Amino acid sequence: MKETMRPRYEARAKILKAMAHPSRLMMIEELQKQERCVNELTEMIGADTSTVSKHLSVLKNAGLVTDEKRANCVYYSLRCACVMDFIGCVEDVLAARSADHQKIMKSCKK
Amino acid sequence: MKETMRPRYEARAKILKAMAHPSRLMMIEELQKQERCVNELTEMIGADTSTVSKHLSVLKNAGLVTDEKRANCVYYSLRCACVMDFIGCVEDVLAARSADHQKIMKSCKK
DNA sequence: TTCTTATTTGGCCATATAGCCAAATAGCCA
DNA sequence: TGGCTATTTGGCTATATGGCCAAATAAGAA
Repeated sequence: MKETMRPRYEARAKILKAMAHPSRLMMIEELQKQERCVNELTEMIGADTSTVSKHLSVLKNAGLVTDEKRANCVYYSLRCACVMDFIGCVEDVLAARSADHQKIMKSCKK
Repeated sequence: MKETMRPRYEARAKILKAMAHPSRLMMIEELQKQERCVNELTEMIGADTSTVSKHLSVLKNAGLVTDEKRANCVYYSLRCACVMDFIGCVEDVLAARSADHQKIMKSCKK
């Protein structure tokens, strides 16, 4: 691999990796609608608070969310709305894939 | 988490996870330009053939690439071009992040 | 058939991840 | 201050991942 490009691919991979978890995807989608504190997200996800907290720190570490302490809660919010474009892209891939499947299924029936 | 949505988030996560590796991102980008056999990709990546083969099977498993045996080589190609939209999205995030950084740097100088 | 090249698979090891529980920390409020 | 709530951190275990080497497989070429 061209070594000059390596850091760039690593940076991209880091972002993708941070998103590559069902719970984190769910949180991202929720945070796109509105900011939320750890507690609220924990209820939503249905896992241990510490687990959710760690997921959030993964997202924060990747620069996808920011946090702000207010009152006695820590509110997380999406750092840039463009993250949501991903979801659309993923859905396109899923749609393309299932279209392929259907094509295959149809050709089997013949 | 709403249990009806869980499979959907899992499907999305699977796609993202498959892409979340520097070598695999590089291969995707290359395959978008043209199909390539394992050998060619191996040279490009600079890892063991078996490693590259396993990366390819990850991508195949996620439905991102297809393979076709011709002559004595296995040619891989991108299954749907929309995968490349991702890269654009990731770059947007990276750009937004670095814009934030610069803002912070500027505000520090004042 | 035997050699050769291309690819995949299995084995092994080191490292990373996800999850839970328990403990530490931070800040509000009485 | 002391108690309460929210959150993070540390410790632990189970599992997954990435990498290499070596061996198995597949298919063309001699």
